[in-house]
Amino acid sequence: MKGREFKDAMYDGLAKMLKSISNPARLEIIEMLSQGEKSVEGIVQATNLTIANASQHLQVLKNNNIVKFRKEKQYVYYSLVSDDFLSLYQHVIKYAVHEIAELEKIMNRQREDNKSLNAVNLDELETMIGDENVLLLDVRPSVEFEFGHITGAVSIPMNELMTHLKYFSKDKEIIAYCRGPFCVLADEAVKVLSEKGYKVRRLDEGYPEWKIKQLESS
Amino acid sequence: MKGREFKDAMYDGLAKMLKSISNPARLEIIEMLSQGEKSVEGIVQATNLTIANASQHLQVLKNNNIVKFRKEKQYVYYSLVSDDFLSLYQHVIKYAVHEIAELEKIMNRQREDNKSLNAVNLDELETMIGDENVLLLDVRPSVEFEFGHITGAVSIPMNELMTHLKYFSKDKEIIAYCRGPFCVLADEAVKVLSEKGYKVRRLDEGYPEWKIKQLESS
DNA sequence: CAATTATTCAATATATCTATTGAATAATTG
DNA sequence: CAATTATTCAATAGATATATTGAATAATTG
Repeated sequence: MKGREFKDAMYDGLAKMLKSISNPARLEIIEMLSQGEKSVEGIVQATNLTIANASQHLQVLKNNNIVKFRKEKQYVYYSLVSDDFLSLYQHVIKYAVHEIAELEKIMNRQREDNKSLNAVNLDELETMIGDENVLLLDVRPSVEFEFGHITGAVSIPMNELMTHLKYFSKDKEIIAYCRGPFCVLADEAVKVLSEKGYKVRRLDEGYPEWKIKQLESS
Repeated sequence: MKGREFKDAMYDGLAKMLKSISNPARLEIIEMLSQGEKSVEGIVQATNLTIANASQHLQVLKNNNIVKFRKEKQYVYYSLVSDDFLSLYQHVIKYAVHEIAELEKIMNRQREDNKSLNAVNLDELETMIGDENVLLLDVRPSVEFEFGHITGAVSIPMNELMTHLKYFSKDKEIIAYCRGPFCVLADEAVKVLSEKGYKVRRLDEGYPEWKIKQLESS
């Protein structure tokens, strides 16, 4: 194989892989799957996609080795193929959120709307873990919590939050988190809890970022 | 901004950025620019692109904040916009080369063709630096060497290699490197030098990867 | 200032991507 | 086994991306 052939083959393959993740719908699917496996229906419920369209996007991801699947009964469950991919995906997100002015602006506007600027980052969180005066709150659906969560976190899904206020003390500082920077559940939690007079901030990132950080530092 | 609007805006922006790098020609341009700035003509010479086409691809990269440019005389010099992007790009490469079976195969076939398997990686290199019996050889064009190179390396561009054999001793171990995993210059150097009876291996990665590693560990 | 050189711009045909629709398949339930 | 449910497949129209061509700018040189 001559130099040019080799280069063409490599760049074509690379471009093909990148193309498979360069689509808003597929990025949202990837974000969902970074929480654990989901059925096609599960994905459809959380997005604006039709079933056929979601399935089609999943085929693209499957053919590019981004996701894998298993069948159980009549359901097909999809999940990300590896932690290495997850780590790459999060590098992309981090770059985008910090280096692309347009996205940074959208992100900050969202946070301002939700009065949730002043977020805690993962390094700060580490110094707070174990502190009796800090309550780490996971507001994702409980399946996602069961699939994996930050050590020491308490699970109260967003839709149950208002009926579980009794668990909280106004003296403790509450740190809410969900799926990552794009996830709006934690923002909502900050909004409603701070309106009720609780001391609450959100975590900058989410469970997947925490998990990757654990893997990298081990 | 409602949750869905926010998500759509973020994923659209993210997809737009990723699309701008999901093209073989643009990836090759990025790879070139990771060596330092280049004029449009410089890029054309090293690729199969026409001038108009290269310029068009550069506009796409410029509009997505991947590259920046400066004008000098009648020339326009392009370069990557930040080390953060370079680091992301290299994460993509590393993922692709190690996790995408198809690309791994192409890569290994290329290396076998050039009898340069047994490559040295950056960690191994570190233990060898300063060793008098090791010669670190940079075979990139000299402009690129001047723009930046691995500490302790000696510059002999590939096209001058045969006329400079007198500098080498057959007792020393030679480690050749160039631009990175996709760069074929080091493979060629290994091929010709080993045919002449020198002890020579190539570095797994290239100058940009070394530079990023330096930045990250500081 | 005419000629040359480097780069960009504009128009276009072809190829590729995407969402939608409706049908096909395959497993489960009554 | 008929009905239901979850998923995939196939066809298609409209949108977007790409390489090519030739012309337009803009700076430099003689």
